[in-house]
Amino acid sequence: MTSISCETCPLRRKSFFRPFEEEQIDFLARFKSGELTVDPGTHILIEGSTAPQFYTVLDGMGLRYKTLENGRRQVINFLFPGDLVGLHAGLLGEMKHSVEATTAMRLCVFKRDDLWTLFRNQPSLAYDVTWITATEEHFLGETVATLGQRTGTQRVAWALLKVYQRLRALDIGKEGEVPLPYRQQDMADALGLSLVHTNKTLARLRERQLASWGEGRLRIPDVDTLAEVALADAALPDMRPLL
Amino acid sequence: MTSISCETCPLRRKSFFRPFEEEQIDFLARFKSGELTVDPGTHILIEGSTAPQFYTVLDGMGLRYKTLENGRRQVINFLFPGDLVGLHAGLLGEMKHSVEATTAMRLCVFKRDDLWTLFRNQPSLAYDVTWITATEEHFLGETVATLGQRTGTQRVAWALLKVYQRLRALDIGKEGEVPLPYRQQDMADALGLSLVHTNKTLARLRERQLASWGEGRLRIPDVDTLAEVALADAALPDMRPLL
DNA sequence: GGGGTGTATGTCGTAGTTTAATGCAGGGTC
DNA sequence: GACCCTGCATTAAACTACGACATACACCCC
Repeated sequence: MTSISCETCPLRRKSFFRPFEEEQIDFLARFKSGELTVDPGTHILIEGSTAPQFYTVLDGMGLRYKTLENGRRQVINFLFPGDLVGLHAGLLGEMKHSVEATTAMRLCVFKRDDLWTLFRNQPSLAYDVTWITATEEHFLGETVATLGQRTGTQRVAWALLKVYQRLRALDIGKEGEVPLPYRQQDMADALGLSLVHTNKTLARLRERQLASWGEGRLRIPDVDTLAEVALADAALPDMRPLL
Repeated sequence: MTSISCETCPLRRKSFFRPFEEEQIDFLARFKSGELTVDPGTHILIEGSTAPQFYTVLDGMGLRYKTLENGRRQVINFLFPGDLVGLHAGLLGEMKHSVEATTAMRLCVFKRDDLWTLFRNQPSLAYDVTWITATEEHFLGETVATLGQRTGTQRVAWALLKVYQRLRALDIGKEGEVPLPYRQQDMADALGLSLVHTNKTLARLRERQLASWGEGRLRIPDVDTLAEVALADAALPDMRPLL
């Protein structure tokens, strides 16, 4: 298993989309109450539940998803070391989505009740938490815009790019290559595309040497070119049989 | 102009999706610094700007949107009395989306710097703000799921339903009918559909007597039936010419 | 009058879904 | 070893929901 660690950083150290100030890094570490290790495939939280604790991801990757009434699944976002998990249960009364680990995952556990205590004693904590949720809200806004306004090819390129940048900002992987331990079905559910179409789109991106994702590794030879595709690629015609 | 007021409630009084505790209602009213009235069509905030204040909507309606690099527009959500506007500018450094009034609008103005002061002196404020952003994040999650996994008909039905419920919870309009001062283009941009397709879908919903939206008024004869459509309507065939 | 804006409907092409079949690896059991 | 699972990537063929385009109509304002 490739090393996907963020040992020195109970929350994320820094991130392209969610840049933390140095002073904010360890704000939650002060009241860590334990650790949890889970196997790949474990469902850490289920929508509707009211867990008495929340977590930060220390190590490993996962995803947040929702199941709709019609049985379909929407992946809200991917989870990386440093992400905050399960705050909704405390804030809204119950979880509004589920969380699943796609690799072995190590989590830092916090008691839900501690949050309110610390909000009172340590106002800067509240500042930070507000900041985090506002940042996540911003990311969700970008996702809404992508699902609403971009074509399939753009969506796939956009997702790969965002994930790559996010991981690189966390110093995970190396220049041009990062681990990406998800199934194509996960990506499809995240982008609102069918598995088949996602697969074909990935194949086309691979052909064009823009991005190649397989065996849990994502390679992006030229980030800038992929960015162009993500933002404004004219939808290419599907590959047709030669005869 | 229909009365769309929330006079006694600087923040929202209550909301189906964002239910406030009584004690949390006036938390921002304590440091209100002025009022602002704008005409319909006014752009209150522009993405990229760094406004020195933020607002709550006292009266009127509007929308939050993003403009993409390809020129397309995504409406993030609709704004109603009680909504919080412009917090991002303070939290993330700059606005990540624009805000436009679609009716005459009265806003309550707050100084951005006051927020941090009050976070320090009044921790319960921080609790409330965190709660608000978490709630908005939850709503965005639902939007992502809708854009990603539902058909055009379901999306339109879903949006009309949500807007209706939200407005009724604010005691705006009356049983079965609420004001909805938006253009079809706004709805289309919110749902990631073309104007034409949105229009035709609305026509079909009207035909089926599920919802009729025109002249700035939305009428829903039977909420439950519309909800069924929103969640699981088998996509109906488009109307075909008889011959 | 003409121009701008918003709603309404029709035709047609295509970007997408659905369904299905195939291949291919790992893992258990005899 | 041969066997049969189960999970995931891949490719093909058929169908369709949706967008693009064109057009018409109503209204308002200069």
